[in-house]
Amino acid sequence: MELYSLLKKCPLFAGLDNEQLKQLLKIAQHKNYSKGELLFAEGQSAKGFYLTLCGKIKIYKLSPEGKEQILHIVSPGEPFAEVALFSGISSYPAFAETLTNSEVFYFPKSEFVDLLKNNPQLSLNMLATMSQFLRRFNHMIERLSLQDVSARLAQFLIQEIPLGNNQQHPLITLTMTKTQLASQLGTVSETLSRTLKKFKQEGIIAVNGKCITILDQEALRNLIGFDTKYVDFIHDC
Amino acid sequence: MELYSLLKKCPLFAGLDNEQLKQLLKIAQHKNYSKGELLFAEGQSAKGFYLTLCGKIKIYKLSPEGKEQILHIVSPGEPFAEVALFSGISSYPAFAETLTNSEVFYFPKSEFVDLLKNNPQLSLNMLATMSQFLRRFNHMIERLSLQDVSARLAQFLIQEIPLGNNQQHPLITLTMTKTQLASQLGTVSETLSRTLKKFKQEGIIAVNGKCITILDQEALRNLIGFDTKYVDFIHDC
DNA sequence: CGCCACATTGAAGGCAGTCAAAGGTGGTGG
DNA sequence: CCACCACCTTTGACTGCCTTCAATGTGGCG
Repeated sequence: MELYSLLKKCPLFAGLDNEQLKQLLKIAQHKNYSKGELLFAEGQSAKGFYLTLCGKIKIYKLSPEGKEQILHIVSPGEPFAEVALFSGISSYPAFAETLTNSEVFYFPKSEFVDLLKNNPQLSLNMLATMSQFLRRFNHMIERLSLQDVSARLAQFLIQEIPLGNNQQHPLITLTMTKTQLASQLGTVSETLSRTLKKFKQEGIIAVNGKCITILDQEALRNLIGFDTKYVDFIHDC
Repeated sequence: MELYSLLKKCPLFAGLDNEQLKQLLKIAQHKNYSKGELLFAEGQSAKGFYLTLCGKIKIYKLSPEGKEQILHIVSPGEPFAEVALFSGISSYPAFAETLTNSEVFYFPKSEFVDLLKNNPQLSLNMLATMSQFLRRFNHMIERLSLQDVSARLAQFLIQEIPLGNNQQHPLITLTMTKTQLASQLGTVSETLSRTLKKFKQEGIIAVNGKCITILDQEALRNLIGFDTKYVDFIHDC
């Protein structure tokens, strides 16, 4: 059954034996969503968490005026809403909406916590996963509070350079629309468009639709400014 | 020995029996710091995490230009830098500096992880603690990206109303300088000063040094705007 | 008393958001 | 294959919030 191999590939369940995976499958609910569906809303009572099997799911917040801040775009193999599990009677802290047709596993809270109690390895994995999130949020706070849009975009671009790519002019292909990228960077599409244009004029990048070629990595790193950033990048990818 | 009772009171170690606490004490290193000392810097290699015993410790980030964003001010009983434990070879994601003379426990990474492996309850506590952090960060991102300074200040004030206080005009006493509060809110002291003044003129609050009286809760909540916020507040306090 | 850190106030300037409109792109159905 | 439509992207003009800089006010403490 191919669901086993799906679970095994997911970092959250790495190192678990088949018996444990079987137990997980027993409590997992397989769900299908079509593009544009809302999985849950912010504030809604949370009784479990999700694991993405296929598709892309947008996790975001809304301001009172309707502005959208994307926290994360979830890809297959990644869990989301884990935070719901461990803080008493809890509610979802953001919205979740499918960007494409998607399949997910839904793990009800109480059953999953029972598994955790008898399964130290699973707990450790869970902790590792949540650490990743904390680091991601940490970066996001850094970006939003300490850097202007140019720096945020520069950081994003550096982050997106494919690993092991030692070419002089790495190529990045966006997996989302520029409007969505703008929202992730805490800005709006107009400003992103202007910033990209500025980078182009300064010879830092070349843009062709969703393809961006980095012409001057040095300049990008200077825009970011943080020395300590480099260290973190290694662990976040 | 009074260290036992200290550990027991800490949410992170709630529900552990004396034997387990004894093991924790065995690996804990007791450290003293005087006011203004740097415990660790961002990017520095992380080999363990901390638990505050007494004093106040500021966790913050620095922008290239030297602007400070306070992530959190840690109080006794609270752990910090736990994120360092679970992401492979890791580095501290922020700076930590004492605001007062402080005592802490330092738990070396490898020894602590060994304890976790044989101790499901401790793992669950750890997960709960990290969930709290995720929620806190979540709010911070919301504040920084979606709200203006007035809304951020309003949210802070509402949050700081002492629990169980049903008085019509609750009194808040700041535990930090206004400059530090400004930094937590992602702004500067001048702007905070102006915003406080505006609130005063609108009859929303009264300010006397570090004492702030809330005169119009309704107005503050309207400034925040988020309906869903209310739900979260309950769980975060 | 005088120092120092913090707080307040004013003036000026910039970054980025909003509004509006035009240009581009992809997908659907005729 | 083309036409149409919806959505995304780009550009310009304008506005405003917030930061910066500079100066003055205030309080605690040796």
